[in-house]
Amino acid sequence: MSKGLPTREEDYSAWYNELVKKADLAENSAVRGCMVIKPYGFAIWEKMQAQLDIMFKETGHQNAYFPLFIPKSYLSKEADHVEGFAKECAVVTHYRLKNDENGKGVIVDPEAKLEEELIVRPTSETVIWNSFKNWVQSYRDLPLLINQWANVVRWEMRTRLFLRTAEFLWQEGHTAHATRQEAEIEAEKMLGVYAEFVEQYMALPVLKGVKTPSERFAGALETYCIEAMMQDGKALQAGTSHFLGQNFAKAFDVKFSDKEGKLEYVWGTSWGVSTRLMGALIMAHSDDKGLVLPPNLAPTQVVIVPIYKGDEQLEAISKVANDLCADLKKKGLTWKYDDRNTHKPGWKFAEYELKGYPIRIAIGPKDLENGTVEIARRDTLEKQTYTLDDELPQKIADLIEDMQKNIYAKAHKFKSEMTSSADSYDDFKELLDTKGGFVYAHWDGTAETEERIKEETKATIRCIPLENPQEEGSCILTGKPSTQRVVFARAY
RNA sequence: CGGGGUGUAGCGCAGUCCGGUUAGCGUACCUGGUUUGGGACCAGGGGGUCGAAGGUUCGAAUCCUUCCUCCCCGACCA
Repeated sequence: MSKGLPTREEDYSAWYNELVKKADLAENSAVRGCMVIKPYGFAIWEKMQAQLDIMFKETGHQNAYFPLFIPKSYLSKEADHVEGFAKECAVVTHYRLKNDENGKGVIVDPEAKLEEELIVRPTSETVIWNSFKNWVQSYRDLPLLINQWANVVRWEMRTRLFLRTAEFLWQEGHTAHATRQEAEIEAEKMLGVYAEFVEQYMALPVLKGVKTPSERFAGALETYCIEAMMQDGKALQAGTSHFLGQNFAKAFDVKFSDKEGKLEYVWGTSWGVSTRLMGALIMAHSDDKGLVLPPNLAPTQVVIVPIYKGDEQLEAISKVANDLCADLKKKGLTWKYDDRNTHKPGWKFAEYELKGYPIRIAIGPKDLENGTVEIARRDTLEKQTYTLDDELPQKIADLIEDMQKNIYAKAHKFKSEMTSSADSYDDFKELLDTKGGFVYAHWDGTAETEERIKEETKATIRCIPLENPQEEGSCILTGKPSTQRVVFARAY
């Protein structure tokens, strides 16, 4: 493993890029903007998926799968929707290649032009609502609660591993309801599921809110979001949930007979989180030595490294280690025993730090003599000697639990520290330039002001927070009256 | 998509300006031996379409043209 992870202080951006690669999470592919998610990175994503999937099913949703391709005409059925996505769509125009006449490679066969071009889905509302039309007849078919795990493509101009890639993996929930209220409850409920997941599993506190009209999902009446704070003081949108009103129902003619036999349009929601969460996880907790993973999402929670001279010692240590591993397994912990002969343990220590294994246990001859082990925890990098006895597995399980809490607490403290409020435009700009973070400030509610602040400061309104009391004030830019503070930040 | 930079072994680099043995170094990897409490040592070994395609030339990593990747800035980003 080569050295030389840049520090966050030196170059936060380079630190992130290098960390993603050096920790074996992902790498660039030959295709612009597309990433290869490597096994270690994918293992983390799979843990996220597994937990989210449980939570979706607990809230009554079922998984299904819809096609990658969307007929071009579908996209334009909802006017705002097509406008929002048109500029970043990959389009399939042909269905066949043929040999080049010069005998060098293949070319697109001009005779194999598609009658109707296909869009590679940037999101699946249209193709899904086209099915919903046939799935919904009466109020008895509602609510329709569907989720799909899929990949989508958005032709982004500037990409970064996990944070913004041309193709990414995600889940998209799509639901249809009999009443407006029920759909609104669903959208908020799923935002709550996201917040719970991100906080409890990713150990990352979030800010819940609604987007301003200009930041709203194309085709939605309301967009709810969770925003997280990264270590460089920039915000990252971690998940969104949309109340779609009857927009897609009308665009795709999805009606149901209510109890009185009256024909009504259904009400919709959609919600999603993506592999961008990986980016959030990495940026929020990691340090200059590498990844710091919350134990709940670490592919392997405990690594045991023997330190030994000769086969006899190794054998004795392995016996102790195997017993310990069996006990760890009983506690529901995942472990790895790394007895590779590597001449010096130092680089192994560094490697596991780089990859964010929560707990590292070293067992050497001294430990055998004393009946101890040395335990290092990744979050604080503290090392401590523990007695090797029946209590140890429980102590390790406790440590794991403590680490999950500690990583959250640290992130929570940071988020608090990075949250300020400003009452004048000068203070506002000063705060953004000196510390960044979330800045609560009054806004007059107009898109013009929002845009001007964005142009002048590069800060956007991340959300209108859900948990924020009404407060009389005046807009930091225009001085016009405002009834509530909104949250500004520079963002990814 | 515009401006700037970049690409040589898994990784990090030299060589390119000024064309000329068989493309080199560090590290990683493989074999044998000695070896392990924060990045071992000795000896031997394998690994390259020099980002890609054209062109100039007796001869191209090196010169010319086009294209591509990645990085930075900008525009864009439900």
